[in-house]
Amino acid sequence: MDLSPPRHLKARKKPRQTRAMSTVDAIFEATIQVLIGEGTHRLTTTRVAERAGVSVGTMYQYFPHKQALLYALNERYLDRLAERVEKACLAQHGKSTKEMIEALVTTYWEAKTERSDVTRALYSSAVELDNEALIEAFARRMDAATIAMLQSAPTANYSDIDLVNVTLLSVIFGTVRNVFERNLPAPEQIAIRKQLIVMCLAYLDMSGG
Amino acid sequence: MDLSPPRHLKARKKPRQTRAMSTVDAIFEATIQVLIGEGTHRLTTTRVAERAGVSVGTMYQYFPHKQALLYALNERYLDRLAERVEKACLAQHGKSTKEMIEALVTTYWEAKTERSDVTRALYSSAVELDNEALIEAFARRMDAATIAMLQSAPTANYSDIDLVNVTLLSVIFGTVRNVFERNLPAPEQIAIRKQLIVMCLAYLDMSGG
Amino acid sequence: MDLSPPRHLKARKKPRQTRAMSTVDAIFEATIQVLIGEGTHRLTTTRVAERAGVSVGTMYQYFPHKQALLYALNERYLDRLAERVEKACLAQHGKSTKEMIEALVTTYWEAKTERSDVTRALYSSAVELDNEALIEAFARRMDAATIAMLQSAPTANYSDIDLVNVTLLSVIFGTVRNVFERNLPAPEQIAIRKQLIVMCLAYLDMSGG
Amino acid sequence: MDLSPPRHLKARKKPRQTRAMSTVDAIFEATIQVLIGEGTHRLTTTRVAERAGVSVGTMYQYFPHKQALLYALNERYLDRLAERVEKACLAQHGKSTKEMIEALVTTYWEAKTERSDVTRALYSSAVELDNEALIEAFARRMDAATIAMLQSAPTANYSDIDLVNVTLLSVIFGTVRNVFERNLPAPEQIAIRKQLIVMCLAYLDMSGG
DNA sequence: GATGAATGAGTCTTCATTCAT
DNA sequence: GATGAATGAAGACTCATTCAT
Repeated sequence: MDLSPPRHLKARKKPRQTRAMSTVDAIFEATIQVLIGEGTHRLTTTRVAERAGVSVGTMYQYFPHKQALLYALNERYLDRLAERVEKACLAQHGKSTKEMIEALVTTYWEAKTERSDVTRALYSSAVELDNEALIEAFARRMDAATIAMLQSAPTANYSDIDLVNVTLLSVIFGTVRNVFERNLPAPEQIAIRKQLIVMCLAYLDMSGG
Repeated sequence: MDLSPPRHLKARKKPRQTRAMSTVDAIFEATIQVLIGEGTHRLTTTRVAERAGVSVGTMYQYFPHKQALLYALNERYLDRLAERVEKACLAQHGKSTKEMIEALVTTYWEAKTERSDVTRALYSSAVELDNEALIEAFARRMDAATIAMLQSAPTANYSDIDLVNVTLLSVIFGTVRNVFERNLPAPEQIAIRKQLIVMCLAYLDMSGG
Repeated sequence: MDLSPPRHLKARKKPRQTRAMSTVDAIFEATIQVLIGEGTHRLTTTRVAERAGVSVGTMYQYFPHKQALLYALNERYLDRLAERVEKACLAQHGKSTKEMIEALVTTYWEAKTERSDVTRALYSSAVELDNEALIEAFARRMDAATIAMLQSAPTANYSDIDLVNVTLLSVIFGTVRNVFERNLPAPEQIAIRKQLIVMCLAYLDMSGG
Repeated sequence: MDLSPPRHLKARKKPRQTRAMSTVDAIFEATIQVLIGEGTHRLTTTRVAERAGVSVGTMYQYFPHKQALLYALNERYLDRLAERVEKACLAQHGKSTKEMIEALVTTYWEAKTERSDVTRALYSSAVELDNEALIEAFARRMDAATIAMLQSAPTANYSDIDLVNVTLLSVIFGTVRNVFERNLPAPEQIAIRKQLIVMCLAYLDMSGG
């Protein structure tokens, strides 16, 4: 499987100088703002540029086309998300499985929920984007981080850690998205989150965790 | 909460005659085909009409605008899906919780997977569509069907069936979507499905199921 | 000058039976209503038919196309207007010029003003309509009626009645339209109307009236 | 009364550079040409752009929509007309009422008549355009210009100059339009124009002029 | 005769992308 | 390097008119 990003989606240049960095950041930020404020179907290059305070021409210096911008935006987002979860996982090394699951679910859930408008904006920006490679790369980082964490538990004794882990992550990530999309009231969301932890623990308990 | 569809998304006329029925069906089918074959961003009213073998004008006689078409398409899809799951649930009334979960997970999973291109097409068509009402209605039907089923198990003794049930459905539906989106190889998908059943059963076992 | 209506604008059939008459009337009425309620740019054959309570097909039985409908509508309107003015003129035969002018101005003014929405609708419907023949025919009827009236005054002694008359009518008709279009407040309109009468009388006084 | 133009009818940008100026002028000219050559119902944005030698996109950079273009066109036209009449009025300050009226009627008449196709085109373009504000602004400029002129006559002694003036203008402007629309032969038009002057003078004579 | 579904050319408008300044 | 005016293909939607039932 080829995990490098599709060639045509690569950004034109990796900005090194501070000025370029902040320009790119401004563009990213503007993209999100437009997405939130106007929706995908009104996300135009002109509008983004305007909001970012640069000219379209400049924008095209950094991103050869709209798709590349969205791709990079998602890349950045997943990168930060992965980093955040990795840190949380690392912090749980050696602790009990219970603590691990609580930390994992909570971290991911909060990351997705605390700025729900942003999350929603990014979901919608990803449609029709050939971002399989990104998803896959993200999944691998997550797999590595959570497997390492789970194995480090004192009582860990998994017979098929890969399967258990991929199940666990699919369940957690999937549930969060589902709850998110149903737009349930906050208290109910919290209740479900607790139940999700319970369920995962019950599962790990019988799987060698 | 108002569950009726947003006024502006209503279809223009409910076709009564056979001819009209088949025309509408042809339009739905064409929409899906275009979605699959060309993607959301190439889903144009002209293309759909052409593929359906009717004129744009005719299409606009049945659907006041593109959004209404997509809305109706999603409505039809969720309707069929709900019906299918409801039937499966009914068939398990009185059986063991294990059989119930196996049937529920399998039915939903297969419904989503057997025509994965169609499922994908519909997911993408729903973006930027004000379909909260549809999702909500679907959720209610599912809730009712699965709660009734779970309660009918000989050993059923749930203290908070609503919470248990909403958790269960969020987990199942969410996981299916997540696995679906990661596009994992078939054998791995099957393995995860089995694990999912195991996990749900473990959860219900400790929740009164 | 050819005063018969442009061939292509002729109505398809002259309805003789009562049923047909009322249908045509309903269509005329509907046209005006749509014009008033939605404006020229939303005046569609379908909408008119719907409002008239007939099918488009039926409408096309009476009017071979939209233009013919609008032509006929204007014809009817001008006909009635002409008739009304003619009657008023006839009623003044033999009276003083002052009474004549008062009657003429008042009659025309009121005919145009009492249903200003209808008047406005008809003005707008006439744009881009080849209705020169109608205008001309109307003008001739008016000319005949007012000349006959003016000549019948006891003191009448015009050296060029044709010129005086065409001037008079142009001034009266034009002024009404101008005031109408400026949409001046009612009291001001009334004041101007009085002044107009004064002005016309001053003119006739020095022209042999 | 709010006389600023309806917000949605404002032009998108006020062109500053020479290039932009000429582009806008070309668009205006093209609009008139299309109007004259094809009529209102064939006045399409594409046709105008084509005739102006620019792309539709460019046109939309200057005018946010078709209505705005027509609005601006009428604005420009009325502006020039007002300016022309104002100049003529100023030139008559201090002269006799007779000279004033002759100048006023002649100037207005000629402005409307010398390019009758353009005048006609603009009349038809204004239908269904929310141009009340324009009309009103034009009326005010005219009022100011003619009142000032009339008052400056040596013999001026009006008891109600406002009423006299509004009557005068309504009569003159209305008559011109009426004669214009009846499309009378040139000699007759000239004769009526003379009569109009006579009539206005007779009126002013008895009103304090 | 009446109906109204079907047609499809024709409208307005948007927006990714380029390139002269 | 930056800018933003210009491009024009493409999209959503309308509506006069026809004709099978």
